[in-house]
Amino acid sequence: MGIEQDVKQAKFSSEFQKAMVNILFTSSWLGNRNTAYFKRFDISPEQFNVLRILRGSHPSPMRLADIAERMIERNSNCTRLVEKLRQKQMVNRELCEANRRQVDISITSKGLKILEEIDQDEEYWTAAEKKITKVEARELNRILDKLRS
Amino acid sequence: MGIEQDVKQAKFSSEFQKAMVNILFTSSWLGNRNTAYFKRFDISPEQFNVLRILRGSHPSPMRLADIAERMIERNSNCTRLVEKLRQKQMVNRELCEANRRQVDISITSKGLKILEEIDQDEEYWTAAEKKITKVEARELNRILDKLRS
DNA sequence: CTTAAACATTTGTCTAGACAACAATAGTAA
DNA sequence: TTACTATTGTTGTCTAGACAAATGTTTAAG
Repeated sequence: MGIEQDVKQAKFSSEFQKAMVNILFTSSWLGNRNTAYFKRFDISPEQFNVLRILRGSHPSPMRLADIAERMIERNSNCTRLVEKLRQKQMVNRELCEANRRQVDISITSKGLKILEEIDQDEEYWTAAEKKITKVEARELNRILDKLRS
Repeated sequence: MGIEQDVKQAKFSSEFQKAMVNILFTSSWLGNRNTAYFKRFDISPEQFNVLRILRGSHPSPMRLADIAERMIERNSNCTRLVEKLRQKQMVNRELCEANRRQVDISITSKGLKILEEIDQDEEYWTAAEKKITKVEARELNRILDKLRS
């Protein structure tokens, strides 16, 4: 039955409205799963995302603003998110000598270790492909990109 | 370019991973738009959703638990969300005589009036169909439903 | 040099999702 | 009746998104 059953709404006014609710609901569903999964590593989904962003630049550090523009939740508070990671010693945070407005953030070995552990979790990474095909994933990406265009 | 450009990530490890990020990012993008739009009516997107749920049952009232299971964000705090709407006089809230554990929630004429106003906003309701076709919307629904199955 | 504008980040405040603990009520069975 | 269990909703606490204001720094203009 799909989304109608999930939000217990028999009928949507249009296929478009249904799609909007479906995106929001699926995202929430996915977020809940991610939150539950990452809990064992003591991080939130967006903290995981920040760690991955930092690994992409490693060993070079990144500025807060550069991290922010790569984040999924754009309006999230990067300062406080990074501070949480610093308290858990997953990132380093040092004032930039060259430009004292900036703060250089880099991932620590502890942060890298957590990412490696998650990388190796076959079950986590293959969950989606047990549900949809590669062709469907590609089609999904195409339509979502088009919707935001 | 699509999602790669939006999160400034040149390459994803798989089409599936890209799709997961794409769903989360698109949902956040959509949520931001909705938040901005509903601000003029002094409600949040999930408050709008609760009003629509209540209109679906109107003039019968609904229990909190029944509202909660129809919400997009399942783990949201229904008590507090409804209380916000009550303070704005968009819903009524009365203790149920027959079962004193229950609270009967119903939408007020003020709440209905806001929904009517939004109903008539052609621009809001047709935004999606300017971007994707009906066939694409249907395909999107099909794939998202399959992913959650 | 002084001043203004732009930049990079921090902080405060509100809203709300996540989740557990709690309280009150109703139903059921001995 | 009493005790047990399930139901229904409320409250507290933590995390984090939304957004505006404030702080300190650098750059550019005059």
